[in-house]
Amino acid sequence: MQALKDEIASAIGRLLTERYGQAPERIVVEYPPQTGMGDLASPVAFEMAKRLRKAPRAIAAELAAGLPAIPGVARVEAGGAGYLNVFLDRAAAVRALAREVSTPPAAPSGDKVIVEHTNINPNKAAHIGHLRNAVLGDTLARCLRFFGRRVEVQNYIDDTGVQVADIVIGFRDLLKQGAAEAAAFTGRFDHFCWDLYARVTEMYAARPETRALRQEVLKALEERHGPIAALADVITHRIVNCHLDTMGRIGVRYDLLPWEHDILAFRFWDHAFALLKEKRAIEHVGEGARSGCWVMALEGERFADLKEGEKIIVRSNGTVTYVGKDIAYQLWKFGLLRSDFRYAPFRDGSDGQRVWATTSGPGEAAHPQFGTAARVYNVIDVRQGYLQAIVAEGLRALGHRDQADRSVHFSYEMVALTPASAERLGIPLTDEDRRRPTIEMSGRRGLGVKADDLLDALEAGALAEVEARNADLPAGERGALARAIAVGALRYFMIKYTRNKVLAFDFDEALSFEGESGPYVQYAIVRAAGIFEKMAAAGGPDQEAAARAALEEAFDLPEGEAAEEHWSLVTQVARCRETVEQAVEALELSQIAKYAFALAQRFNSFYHKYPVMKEPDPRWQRARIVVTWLFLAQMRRLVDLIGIPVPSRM
RNA sequence: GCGCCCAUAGCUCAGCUGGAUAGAGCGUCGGACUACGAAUCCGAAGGUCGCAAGUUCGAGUCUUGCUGGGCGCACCA
Repeated sequence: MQALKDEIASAIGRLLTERYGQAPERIVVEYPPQTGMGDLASPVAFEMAKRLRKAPRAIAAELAAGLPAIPGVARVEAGGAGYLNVFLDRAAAVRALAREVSTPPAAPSGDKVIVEHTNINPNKAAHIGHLRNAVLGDTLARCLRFFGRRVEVQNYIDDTGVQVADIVIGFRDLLKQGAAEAAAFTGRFDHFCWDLYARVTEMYAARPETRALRQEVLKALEERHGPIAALADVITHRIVNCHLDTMGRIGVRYDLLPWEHDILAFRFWDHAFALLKEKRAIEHVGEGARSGCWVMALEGERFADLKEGEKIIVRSNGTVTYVGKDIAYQLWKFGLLRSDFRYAPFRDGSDGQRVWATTSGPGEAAHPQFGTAARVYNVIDVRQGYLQAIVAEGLRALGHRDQADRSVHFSYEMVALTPASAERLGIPLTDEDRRRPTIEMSGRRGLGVKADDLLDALEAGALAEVEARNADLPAGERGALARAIAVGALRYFMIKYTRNKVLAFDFDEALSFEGESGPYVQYAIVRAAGIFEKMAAAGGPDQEAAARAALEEAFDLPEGEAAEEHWSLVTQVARCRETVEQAVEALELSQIAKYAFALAQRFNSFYHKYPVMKEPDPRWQRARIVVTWLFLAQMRRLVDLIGIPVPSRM
């Protein structure tokens, strides 16, 4: 559809130039609000009216009469106060759409794109905020792959930070346990750590002197030796496996897990530090409060919130800040570090896909090539916007302006709890809290909704619905349906909101399977598929037959409301690719969700009004089979981009 | 103090590069199932798009100011 829009726009442009010697720089071609106004429309005559001192309606009429034939366009008319309305050749459009939908996505080629997402501290269970991150990142990766890009998904594991230090202290000082005990633990390890982490926070509050334990543990984590490091190793590996399990439940996959301790082990920072010094991007502070630090000077409005006008990259004790490590990591992602990790398989997923990890061990020689991307998306919440800007500025200071521009912070707002949801979790609220729009979650205090718990609740809810409708199915199959529906509900919920809006988590809304939800979209697909199942069982056409019919469809229906309703479903189906392109361009994946829902809505309405199997007139029946198949085939591709599975029945 | 984000129906939210009568879902009220499966469909009520100027043939959308709310501005990550 986009190609046709461009063609129409340039045809209008040529005609305007030819006739009046001028044309607007950009000619808008859009979708009219009503079906009677054509399939595409341009308000270009309004803009030309003032330039030419001529009535817009007259200009539109001249354009309509003067436009040459455009393949795919049946006719062009002037409409309204001066719109140019374009009517498509319906038979040609249906056949073109059938070809598009039958064509498998392009094989990956060209420059690599890295999508970094999830990045959960490996010290506790994932919560619903992490789900928003992972679903956004995973959906972006799926969309990029759909467009034939080479995509590498990375999940950065920060195993040398304060949060890991705290959980290590929990095991060692509160539980008096070491690596062996942590390894022997049975049960949901990440959920256990969720509570233990909160107990550590309580300990710090009750006995502030215990905070000093952190320094010793952090040092051991960086140096990676001794019982502390062994304990940390067990904890972080177990937690990362838990996170992969949780994300695996909703179909999220990774190619590579870069471990922060490997960034240290391979001295990425030393290389980056040398480069930064060489380019004079950072300077040593000789005196004052920051004496002994290395700082990066930052100017301009975007850093106006920086108090000192400079950011500390290396502390006076010689250790590197997070920003410094991230600059090194970003350089590696773009292949600018002239040094690489070693790699080893981390584990193989149930889908047969292998997850790799960096390693300081011997590694495996035969590994895929990692890093060296032309473009990088960092899926990180909006609160880190300023740190991300500093990292990009670091790349610029080193002369890598292009890479800085292609290092995209895919930012999104927080997931918080509505006061009602918080109270349901047993979080004590003050009257002031209750008046607030949202209550922030706190992993540190153990306040929040764990990802697994939400998924469990969704599966239980879905199972109850499945059992009410499909008592005949074996239990295993019912469970599989419930899981698919739960994933659909969750993934839809996580991308339906605009990314820069705080997601106020409400249990009833998240657990809803009706209205604007993933299951609604799934249900429409199941219904469409059901038609072909029933028809084929009765000796009628199956999906393959429908596909063949669509490729040669004449789409010649008697004029009237019914024909318009069939046609408008076709045009809606045709906007898929264009919608996904725009969504990726704007990093506004909610547009894909909204489109999928609107399309499902239109189909459900169509389904109710126009029976396929019972239709006696073969011309109408044929058209309905084709339209239903176009919807089904397109919708399958679309929900796959969002990671929503298609249940066999509902 | 400085910077970023948000404000649209009772509630939760859409509204694409400015374009024809501002749309969904939930909730409320009223209808449609011995079925291509009602997790659905049809209908009704419900909005001075936070306020005020400005740009424009045209503003929910762009500019400026204001009001209210959220977040950020560490030798934490």
